[in-house]
Amino acid sequence: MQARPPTMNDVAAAASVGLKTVSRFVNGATNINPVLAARIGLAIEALDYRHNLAAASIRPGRSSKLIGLVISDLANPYYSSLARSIERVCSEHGYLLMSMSCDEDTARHQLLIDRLIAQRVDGLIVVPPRDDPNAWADAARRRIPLVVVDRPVTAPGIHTILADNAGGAEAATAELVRQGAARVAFIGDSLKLYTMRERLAGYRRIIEHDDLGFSAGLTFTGAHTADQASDIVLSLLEKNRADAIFAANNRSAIGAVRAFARAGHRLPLIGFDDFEAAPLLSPAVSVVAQDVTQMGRVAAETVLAAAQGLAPLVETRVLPTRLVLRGSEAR
Amino acid sequence: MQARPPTMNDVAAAASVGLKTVSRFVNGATNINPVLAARIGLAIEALDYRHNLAAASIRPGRSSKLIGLVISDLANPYYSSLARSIERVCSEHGYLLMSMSCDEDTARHQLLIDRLIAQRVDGLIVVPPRDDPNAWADAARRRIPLVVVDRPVTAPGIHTILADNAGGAEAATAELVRQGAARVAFIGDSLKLYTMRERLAGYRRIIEHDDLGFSAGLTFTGAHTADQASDIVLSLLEKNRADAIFAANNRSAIGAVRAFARAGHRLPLIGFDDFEAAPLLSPAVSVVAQDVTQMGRVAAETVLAAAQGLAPLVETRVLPTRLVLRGSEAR
DNA sequence: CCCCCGTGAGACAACGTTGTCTAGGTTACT
DNA sequence: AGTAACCTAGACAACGTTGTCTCACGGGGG
Repeated sequence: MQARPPTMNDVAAAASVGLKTVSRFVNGATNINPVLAARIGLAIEALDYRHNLAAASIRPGRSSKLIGLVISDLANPYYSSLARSIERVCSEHGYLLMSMSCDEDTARHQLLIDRLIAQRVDGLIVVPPRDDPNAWADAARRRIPLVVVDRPVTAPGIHTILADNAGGAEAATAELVRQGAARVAFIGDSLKLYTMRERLAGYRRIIEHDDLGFSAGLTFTGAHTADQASDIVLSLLEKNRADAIFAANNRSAIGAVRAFARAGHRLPLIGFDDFEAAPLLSPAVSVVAQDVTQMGRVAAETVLAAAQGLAPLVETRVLPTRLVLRGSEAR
Repeated sequence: MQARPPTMNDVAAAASVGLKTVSRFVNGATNINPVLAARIGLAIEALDYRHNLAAASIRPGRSSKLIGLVISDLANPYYSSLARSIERVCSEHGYLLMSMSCDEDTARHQLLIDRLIAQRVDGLIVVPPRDDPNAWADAARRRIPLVVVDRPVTAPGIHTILADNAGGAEAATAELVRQGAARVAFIGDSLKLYTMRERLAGYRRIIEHDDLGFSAGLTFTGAHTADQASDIVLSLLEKNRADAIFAANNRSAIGAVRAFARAGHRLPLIGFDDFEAAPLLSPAVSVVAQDVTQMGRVAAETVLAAAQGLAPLVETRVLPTRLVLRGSEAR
């Protein structure tokens, strides 16, 4: 099957032509004698020669045209959309994207970054791991253009693309208040997550600004799964403690919907992050949506610009979120 | 930022050691003088030296430890789950996965395969494009282990991993009949798709076997979007033509659910391919589920075995599907 | 005491490609 | 017609690494 792949030398010999002329042909040089070019084309066809980009890229100053992406889980729709968007921009510029999942495992994260650098990618796009020891960022930055996405990193001077988590949470909370709610509950995951801290901050800003009296008793940050969120909402419904719910991630929103179904009655609800099922439920679930596609595009354009030696202006960029009202925000 | 990355030579000079000794150190050789090893380790640290795998892999017989994957769209949950599963197996074996999306575009598909071969991947896993001109398979096979997933290819002798589409459709249709349906409608996408042809064949097998009289009037294959499926189901409900629905992909199932909501009444329903929203709807939607994880695992193991020169036994392997009953199959 | 063998370090060539440079040929201008 | 300018083909070295081979050294046996 794989004796030894033919090399440029084989092609040159087969076409009775100099090695460098084959190189020029393969690289698309225009100034080649048509007769020789035809012979080379035929020889390439006959031998089924394939350009060896690995060999071509070892020359210093010559780029690999590869971009690395490290996310937590490719199977998560949020990250797969992000990866897809980045991939699209990369391929428009002739780059190939290598996407790796680290499962929020810091050691594996480091390993993947090292491996990508070893492959000599031209740039890196990274979602920092949850508990960020942050050393990788300094190390990586010295060698390769680096863009950080979705969550910031404490080390300064690194391109960062974020969504406006706080602003989205403000908009959602404000809408629930506008609909007449006075006791809006916050259901979310651990505050170890940057996004959760931001969303809680946005929520609190509205509650406190409107003098609704922020209450720790209405703030739940232990909802890691939809089931946990569901239990929390069920007990809220029983005790009649809240009159609206801001679900700070999509698992919490799904949990709230399940709790409504079990309890037989519902409360006004807005979630954070859109999910496939949201428009199918009744009432359709309103959410704060991130423009993942744009986030990917901005990240990719930033890293590509840096890889091509342009001085990119972006340092930290916060992308707006959008409040998508579908009905569940109403009483 | 990137003057010139340090090379093994730089490290050797800094550690006052031979170049080859550094190579041995980096490749984890055991028989190295501890004194020299310590000096080398320090020098690597000081210079922030990174192994250059691209340069290392140009030596013939030395593998790149890269696997290529070409799918239609990474943002599609089905394919991102597949990619994730393949990635997991690859990384267990020390391989890196490069996943590319071709958008069902034959030309782009060819381009991506060529590019991956040019990167000298050790193996290729491919979902053939919808309208498969099939030439790429022969070309690729000659150089690199190739495994085809989800849809078959006409060229013979290629490892192929498929789901039991026909069997799943049979099980779903039979269950609807068992629940008392006599006129089961088939809603699906174009028959240009291999999976659709298989699912239709399974459906017909049950209908004809049970002498329910297969009727072209109950078979709809133009539902490319959920909206189109919804319209079809709505008109079925109005005319009271069917008493159960087999939705042959998840967009059709979603369309059927929407149509039920609009019409105010429902029919027994089973879909094909699980989707996130299915268990959240009421009634929860029953589906024929594929084990995407296993499909990815088998594909990855096959290609890795071939890449390592083992003679893998698989030629064509059909993986079972599973009927997940959640309630929507009942009257 | 000498010789042989085992072990580890480094010199050297090779991998497949591209940058540089030179030779040779053609064209255009004087 | 002669010369200068231009252009293309190919020889050659270099890229960063690894495989092969040789050499030096140290220890053990004759």
